[in-house]
Amino acid sequence: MLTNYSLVFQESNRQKSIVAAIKHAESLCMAENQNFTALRRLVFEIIWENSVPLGAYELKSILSRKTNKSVDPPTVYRAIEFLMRLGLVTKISALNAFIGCPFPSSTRSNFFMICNECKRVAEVSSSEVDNEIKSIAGRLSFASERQQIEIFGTCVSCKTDKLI
Amino acid sequence: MLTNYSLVFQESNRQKSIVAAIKHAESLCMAENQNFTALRRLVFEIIWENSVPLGAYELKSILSRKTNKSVDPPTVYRAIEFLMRLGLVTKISALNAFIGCPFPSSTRSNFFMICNECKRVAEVSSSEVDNEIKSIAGRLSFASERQQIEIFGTCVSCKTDKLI
DNA sequence: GTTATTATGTTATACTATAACATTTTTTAG
DNA sequence: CTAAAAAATGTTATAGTATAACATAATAAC
Repeated sequence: MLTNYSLVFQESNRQKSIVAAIKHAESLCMAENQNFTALRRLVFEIIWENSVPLGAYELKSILSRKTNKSVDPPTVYRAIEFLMRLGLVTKISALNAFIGCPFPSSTRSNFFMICNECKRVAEVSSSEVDNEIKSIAGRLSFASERQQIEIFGTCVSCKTDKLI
Repeated sequence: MLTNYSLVFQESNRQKSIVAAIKHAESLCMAENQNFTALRRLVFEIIWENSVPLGAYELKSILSRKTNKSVDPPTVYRAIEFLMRLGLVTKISALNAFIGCPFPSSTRSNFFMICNECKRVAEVSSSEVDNEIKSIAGRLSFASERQQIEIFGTCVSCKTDKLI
């Protein structure tokens, strides 16, 4: 069963979810006794405003523009690290880029479908994939802790564009 | 069904497969009309001799030591690129490191279980995971081309070690 | 209010990867 | 066989990604 998926390919879905995402981040930080500072909030917003994964240095320059002052790399990386630790943001390793987690509270491990053309990402959560991986890990007596699944290809709207 | 897996966690399995891997690489290059040069062969061997994924610069220094001359980064990256193009070597994105593909001729997409302790990697091939991902892609009308699945955790021997 | 903790600023540097052009080696065609 | 073309490697420089180490500022705890 495709339990849950976020159609980040479609701009309207994303816009709607930003407000909810911020609210969620706020309450999560509250609950975990973590400080959702102005800087962290801003980085979070920038990541969520973008429908494509952002590299740390892209983030840096957006941040710099928004705050009208120069920003150094550690500033960005620390904020990213904080957000990742809370499960609010994920790194797409193959792209060295970061994206918001649409299902931050999910216990299932999500994965990403990344369009090579438009670079947008759909995050998907599948209990089948999850269970199968768990089962394989079990057979190998491997204690899995974290998983990263990245599928690259072409999304439906880019496929259509090519036909025109 | 766990169709196929390579217990890279166990050194003996790996040693045995090196000879076969080189033979396979040779015949693949022959078939594809590609030049399996001394440099490429050496890089291939270095990657296969190691049971853990190697970074490009580790590879560079091993290569340098083995050939008794200095090696520049592009030399290493070109060899890696060649081997990846033929499907003989894969990059573990999350580690910026490279490892030999145990099932280079498989049409199934493989994935990796990476031990955080000893850094060794098991490559696994599962038709279930593969089919489930294909099915999800189908439902999203996403044309998947390439996938990278990386599971991080603790392998059985490292788990045992911890108990002692 | 002082101390301790957490967060941010700042400088420097390490690590990863590729561009661009030169040279050498190998292959191909005549 | 050899000249031309193609493929591979050498070389220099630089771009892109990430973190260490220490200083300062803001916030929380006592």
